[in-house]
Amino acid sequence: MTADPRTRGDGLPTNEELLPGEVRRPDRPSARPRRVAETIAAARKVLEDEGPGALTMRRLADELGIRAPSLYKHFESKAAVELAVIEEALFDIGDVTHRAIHEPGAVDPLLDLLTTYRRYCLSHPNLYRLATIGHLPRESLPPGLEDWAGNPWFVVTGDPHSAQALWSFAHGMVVLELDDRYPQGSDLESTWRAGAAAFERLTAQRRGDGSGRVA
Amino acid sequence: MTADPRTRGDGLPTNEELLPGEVRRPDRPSARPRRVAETIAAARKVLEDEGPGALTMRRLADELGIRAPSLYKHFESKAAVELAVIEEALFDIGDVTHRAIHEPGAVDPLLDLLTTYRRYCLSHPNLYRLATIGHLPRESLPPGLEDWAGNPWFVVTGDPHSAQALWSFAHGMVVLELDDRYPQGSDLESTWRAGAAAFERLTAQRRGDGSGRVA
DNA sequence: TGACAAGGCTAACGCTGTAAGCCATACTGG
DNA sequence: CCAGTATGGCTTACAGCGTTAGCCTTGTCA
Repeated sequence: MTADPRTRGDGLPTNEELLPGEVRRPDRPSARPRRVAETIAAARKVLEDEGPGALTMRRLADELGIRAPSLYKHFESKAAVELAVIEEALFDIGDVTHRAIHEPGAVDPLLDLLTTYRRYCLSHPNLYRLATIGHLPRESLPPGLEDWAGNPWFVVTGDPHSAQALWSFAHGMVVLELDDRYPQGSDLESTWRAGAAAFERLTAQRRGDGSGRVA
Repeated sequence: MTADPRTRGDGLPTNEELLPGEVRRPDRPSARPRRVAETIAAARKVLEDEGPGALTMRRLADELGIRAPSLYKHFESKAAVELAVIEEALFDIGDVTHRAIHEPGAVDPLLDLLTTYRRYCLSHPNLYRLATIGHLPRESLPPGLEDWAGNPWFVVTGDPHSAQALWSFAHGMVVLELDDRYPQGSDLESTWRAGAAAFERLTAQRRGDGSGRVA
């Protein structure tokens, strides 16, 4: 890692390339003790591959070749392990969505963001649920992480309330789709488009231009 | 309960009063064995008052003055108890939302629906989460219950995709608010209004009238 | 009266997260 | 070089979870 913001080496925008309203990414946690890193990686793998029911301390210990109580030499609790995984998930989601709003030559950033979000969440269902459902001890997260991860929604809408509303729509869609809550045979692509259209018109109107009236 | 649809006695619309696109409510499950009914009532009470962590088979049995294994004389599993509670919750949510779209002299049915939904869900957080988060064995629910419960969203939007999108927005808002996922100090009333405005314009536009352009 | 179903009970199993305490290794200051 | 201490394993154990097996009492009905 160098200090020159133009050479982050991670494909993320440099300072000069930030979009209006875009915020810079906080640093990923620096090198952790080996066992801690191994545990987090194992937890993520077990969770993604086999679901939350498989994520137990004994199973985790098995993956590392040790016994469950030994994990408590490195983590205070199972919740602490999960929190570390959540942190990774939030960084990943933030990376994916920030990249989405930087698509070169994009004609519809809002729809691109929704599409990208949906694709990522559906392909990481267990990780997504862990990271976004239930109480989150935000004071234990790296400062600025949540704000940064949510920032793309602000960038594409231009105001905080539309941003929260759009994100809520996307989150609702994703969790309901993951849980198979829509009636059988639902045309969810059309539903996503309907939501996108609603918010396109909202932000277009807010900007005062006429694009809110095109089909 | 009589056969005359005009005297349901539950404050719900009669056949003649159904709004365009509105669907009639399926019947609530008829009289259950005493212990079954008691168990469901106790489960709901414990869940609502003390959260999902308190909802255990032993605790439930305590409430009824029996031992946990005896519950299995009446229910196949804990999941079956929960399913019965979910069913009640879906009926309740359906009742509340159907009533909302029947408000006499309503000028903004869509906003009324959102407001009512939000109020109900926030005042029954644990019940709502149980009923709407995670996998649901829909084949075990009374036929038509899910459709009927979701019907108001269709009534206020006029098409199925807008309905699903609007409901997804509302669900996303509610679960994120319940889990305290919005940044501290967020003005969520404004966020709800932003979402409502987005979908108002969408449905107004779909109807082809000009109301999509007013502030 | 005998059969049977309903609905309690106890004991127990395997699972969970986690606390307590022991011990070997490795590093470090005197 | 040795003593002290931190690190990170280990075993044992506990309480609580959903659940099963099997027993026993009560009520109903042929």
